[in-house]
Amino acid sequence: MKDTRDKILDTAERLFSTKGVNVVSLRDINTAAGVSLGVLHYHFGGRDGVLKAILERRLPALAVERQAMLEVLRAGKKAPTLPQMVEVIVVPLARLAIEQGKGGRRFIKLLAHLNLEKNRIYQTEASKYSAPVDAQLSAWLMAQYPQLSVELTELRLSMALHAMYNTLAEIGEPGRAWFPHIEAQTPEPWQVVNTLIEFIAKAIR
Amino acid sequence: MKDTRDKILDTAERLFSTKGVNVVSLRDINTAAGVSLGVLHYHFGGRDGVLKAILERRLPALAVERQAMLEVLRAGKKAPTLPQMVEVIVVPLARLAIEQGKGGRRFIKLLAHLNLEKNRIYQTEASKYSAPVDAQLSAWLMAQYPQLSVELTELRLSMALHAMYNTLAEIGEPGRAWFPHIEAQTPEPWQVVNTLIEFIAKAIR
DNA sequence: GAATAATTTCATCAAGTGCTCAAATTGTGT
DNA sequence: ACACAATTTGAGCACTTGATGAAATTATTC
Repeated sequence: MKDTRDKILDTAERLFSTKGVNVVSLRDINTAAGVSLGVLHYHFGGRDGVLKAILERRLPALAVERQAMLEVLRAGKKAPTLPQMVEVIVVPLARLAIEQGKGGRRFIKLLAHLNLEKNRIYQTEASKYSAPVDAQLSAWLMAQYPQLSVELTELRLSMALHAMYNTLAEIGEPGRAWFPHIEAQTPEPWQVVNTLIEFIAKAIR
Repeated sequence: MKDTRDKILDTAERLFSTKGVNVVSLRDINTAAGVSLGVLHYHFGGRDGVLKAILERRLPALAVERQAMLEVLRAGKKAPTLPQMVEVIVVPLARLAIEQGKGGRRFIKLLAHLNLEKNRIYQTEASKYSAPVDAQLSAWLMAQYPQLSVELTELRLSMALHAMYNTLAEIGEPGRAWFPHIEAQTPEPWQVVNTLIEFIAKAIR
């Protein structure tokens, strides 16, 4: 049977992702996880501790995977293309969204929330785990497209990131019906990811 | 002096936009607005009423402006271009962000929150005010680009919208430093908007 | 200016909140 | 089997929450 800690983290991740971190009461988490009031405090000390644990459960593996993809690109004979660089950002997250089931998607939606509200705990955790890869990617980007101004490139990257979080979070779920007169099917997950990569690459260039 | 109702709405808009709607207590709003406890309930009945009033204060004008832009495009001799259609979505919001000062930007950030958490009240309000324009735009888009599949187009639109909200909300504010080694200036507001329009147009086509 | 309506104040309520802690339970090593 | 540590429980605390309503204040109308 699953560890109590993980049971709490799973439940918290699920509840946090729907409405945001600070809307969920610790009692909600406890009762939904089927444990009693004190355990959460015993293990994590409080809401901040839970959030930190959630992040530290997934961010490291994400960073490792991105770094590995980057190494592969470096080792290749040809210079990497822009879509390939974008893949370094998108694919590991997409794998989370597609292969880890709903839990992965919830985590990504949680990331979207944390980004939007500029959550302090997330910012420190993110800079700890994703800063190295980010630095290499941006350095490459600047070298490759020297004609682009720094401000505009940063701007486009930030647009792209927001689009990515929100898209991956809703992968496989019925979206807003833009064309109500036509019955749209939910697209294949990896097709979504490819569209997203193209989207971002086009936007940057 | 400003109306009490507006004072409450301004304050609520500001507080809601930073951390999300349900994190802010009604007491926070009342004390920050400098009025006493009961007024909020007297005028709006509760949190939901405040949110609804906030939306109904800004959404109608937005819809009118979009509809007007659409009429101009219709009246033109040439068929509208894709960037022009995108402008119909982006420019009215951008005007809000740039010309209405911080209040406008806060409103947009609030929209981003409401979209992310699939807020019920927002969804009904949005469908009331923006559904007509949306329908015309999507019809035009489908007619213009019949080779695109419905699913992918919907997908790209939703990506674009998320990017738009998050970008416009942070207009004029120092963003995340992607290239820490270079001192980036905050770009000119309307340049941001133009980049955004290009970004979306490129992404759709 | 008197009468009426609209608005504002604030004490008060029940319910929910994060958090603590002693006691009960379970696990672990000897 | 025992001792000891780790974990779990649930009652309880101080505090905040949304909401109510009667009284006080201010606007409006005749």
